[in-house]
Amino acid sequence: MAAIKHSKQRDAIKNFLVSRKDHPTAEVVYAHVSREFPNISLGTVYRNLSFLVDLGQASKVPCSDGSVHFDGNISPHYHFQCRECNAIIDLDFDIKKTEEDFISAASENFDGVIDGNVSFFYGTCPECLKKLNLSKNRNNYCFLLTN
Amino acid sequence: MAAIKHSKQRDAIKNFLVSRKDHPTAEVVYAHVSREFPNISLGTVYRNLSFLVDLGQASKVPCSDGSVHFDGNISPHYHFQCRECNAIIDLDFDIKKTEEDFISAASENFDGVIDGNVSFFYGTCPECLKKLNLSKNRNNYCFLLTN
DNA sequence: AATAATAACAGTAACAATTATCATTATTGA
DNA sequence: TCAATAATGATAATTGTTACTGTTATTATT
Repeated sequence: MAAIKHSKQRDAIKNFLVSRKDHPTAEVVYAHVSREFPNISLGTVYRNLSFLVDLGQASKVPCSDGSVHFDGNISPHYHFQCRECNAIIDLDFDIKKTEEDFISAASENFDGVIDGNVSFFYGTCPECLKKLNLSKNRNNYCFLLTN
Repeated sequence: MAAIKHSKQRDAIKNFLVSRKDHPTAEVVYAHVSREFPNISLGTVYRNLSFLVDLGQASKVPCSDGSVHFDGNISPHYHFQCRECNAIIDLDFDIKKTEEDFISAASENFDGVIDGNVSFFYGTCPECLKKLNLSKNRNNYCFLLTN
């Protein structure tokens, strides 16, 4: 049971999360929702973010730098993180076939069953390429790798 | 500069890490090295693990459950984590071509440059399959996904 | 081998991110 | 309207990790 009661704070947190594409951290959610609810507690933010994740309405995105972000977009997709500005960006490609291939390759010499994967891509985002006066081509790719 | 001096504690930590294939956490390393060095400090363990990572002699494996493991095997490979027992296991397949394909697929609709990826595979390890009296076949795969 | 310089140590305090506690408030079904 | 209780705000506690400090161990040089 454990009936779920409605709360304005939870709504605000969820709405904020869904409205953003930049995968805010709990702290960022707190900062923004605090505008509407000046007395909201950081604990309430954490509690509701976990709650939304449990309900399957959001997902937790732990990054390899140790920071934890949240994503209101629950359709299956992969993430990219920029090495320059640390922005997290959704990647938009046909995940299904690619993932199947990837998992079947990984399964080759493994006696267990693989039923999913979590992948993070790294590199330089379009914004930072501009700032660095680079474009998306092979030479710059090498430049980035060696500098 | 900053000459590196030898230390028995560091040796013990490194040896332990290399001897294990199960990717221990700092806490586990501490527990084991404490047998040989009862006075060793947890800080020393953290300090040396980071040091080994900086030297390129070990790698840090941050898992999506928030735990951080360490790996003494520095050859490029992907990791698998069992959903049942949480064990982390090295996957042994030809990474190069697979990764290239994966990254090129991911780059499709993305204007930035992707130069690497970190992937984690999930599922059920061979040990747990045994315990559950399952084998590696399609039916069990579906069973695992839906239960 | 003795010595001086200093890297690394053990022990402990500090820290940041997160979770738990608890008295109060808000929501909901009767 | 009211009782039951989910959710809150405020704060304390916990966890994993890093920083600090005085002491010890290693190493290069005499």
